[in-house]
Amino acid sequence: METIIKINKKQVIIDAAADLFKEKGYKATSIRDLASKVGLEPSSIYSHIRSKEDLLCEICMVCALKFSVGMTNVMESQISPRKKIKLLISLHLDIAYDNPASATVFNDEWKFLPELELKEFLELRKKYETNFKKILLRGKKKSKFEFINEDIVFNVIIKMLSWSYIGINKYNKAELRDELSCLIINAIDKHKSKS
Amino acid sequence: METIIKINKKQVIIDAAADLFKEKGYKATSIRDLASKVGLEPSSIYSHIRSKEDLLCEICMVCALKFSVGMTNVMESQISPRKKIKLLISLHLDIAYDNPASATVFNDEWKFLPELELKEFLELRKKYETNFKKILLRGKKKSKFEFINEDIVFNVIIKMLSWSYIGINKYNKAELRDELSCLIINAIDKHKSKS
DNA sequence: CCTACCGATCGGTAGG
DNA sequence: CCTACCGATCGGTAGG
Repeated sequence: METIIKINKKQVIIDAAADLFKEKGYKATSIRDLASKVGLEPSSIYSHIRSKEDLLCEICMVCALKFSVGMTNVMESQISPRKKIKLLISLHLDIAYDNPASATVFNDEWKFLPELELKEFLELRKKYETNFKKILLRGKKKSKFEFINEDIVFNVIIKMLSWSYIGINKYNKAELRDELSCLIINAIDKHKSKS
Repeated sequence: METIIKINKKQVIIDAAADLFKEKGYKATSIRDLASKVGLEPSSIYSHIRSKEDLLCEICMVCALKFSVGMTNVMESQISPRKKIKLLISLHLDIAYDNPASATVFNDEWKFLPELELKEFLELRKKYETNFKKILLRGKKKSKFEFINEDIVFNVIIKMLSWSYIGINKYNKAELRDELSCLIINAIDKHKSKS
């Protein structure tokens, strides 16, 4: 029972931290801000966490893991490149809607991760990028997609999807998914009028 | 002569600040970092600027003004919505390539602007957004563009273009402009295969 | 443009 | 989980 309370309290602190990091940025958020938000004295925060950096690690790594697992599932399925891209769009939206604040922090504040976790983060991101590009190139080879540079296309799509962290407040998931799917697939699909 | 030296030195400080704000973030950059970068003692910085906030204002507002002027030129020209969008893509790339560090700071650190400048910044952004959406809706009305929600489309295009601040290191302007133009125009153009 | 220094705030610890 | 407190660092000023 005591343990459960402690775990919950820790999660409350992490969630409050995600909100503050999103709103003010990691560096501009103080432990005192966080303490006042969860109704504790600043020093009491350290009964639940080891450091401010740990909070950022927890938030970013949970998100990174979701993306890793999601990508693995997509890569293992036997479907067309186009359907894989659509699944990845859904993956981004699922993660964003599951915890909008965390997703935003993951997206904007990862550069403040401590050395070890930063390295791990960048490795996970690199793997994700490699797999994403494989799908793009597979679609290009099968003459389903059309583009010149897969690096540019990958980065641009990721940026488009990262807007969903903001769009969450205005649109429901299905609405956003449909419009984003249309825009992204149209951007890279073959058989369209030339610009 | 003295004045010219002073102006140049101020610009050196502003440019160094843009580099640091881009690399470490505004809040994580100290006046001591900046001073050591330009080879001065921390207090000597204040012979050239009034405050750290002023540096951010200068950087962000110069960029904001470039976008405002660029948009005004586009809106005054008598060309098709599609050509206007292409001009705006070029505008983003011109600004990004003109000063990559400033463009990045403008994009990522504006939320740390002091109250008055933040208000001004948001007003300029709102005007830009309104004009951009007008072009999108005009193209939709003329059955040139196809999309459901112009707010989503606007935000997604802006995000795509903001990637150019990173892509600068890897690609030249023409290369990036061509690929981005293709992707963006294809995303919204009519007469393409359905996804 | 420097030396010297200010009050405020930071992340975090000691001890209970 | 609190009170009390630490050393470090912050943006910025005084005075020359």
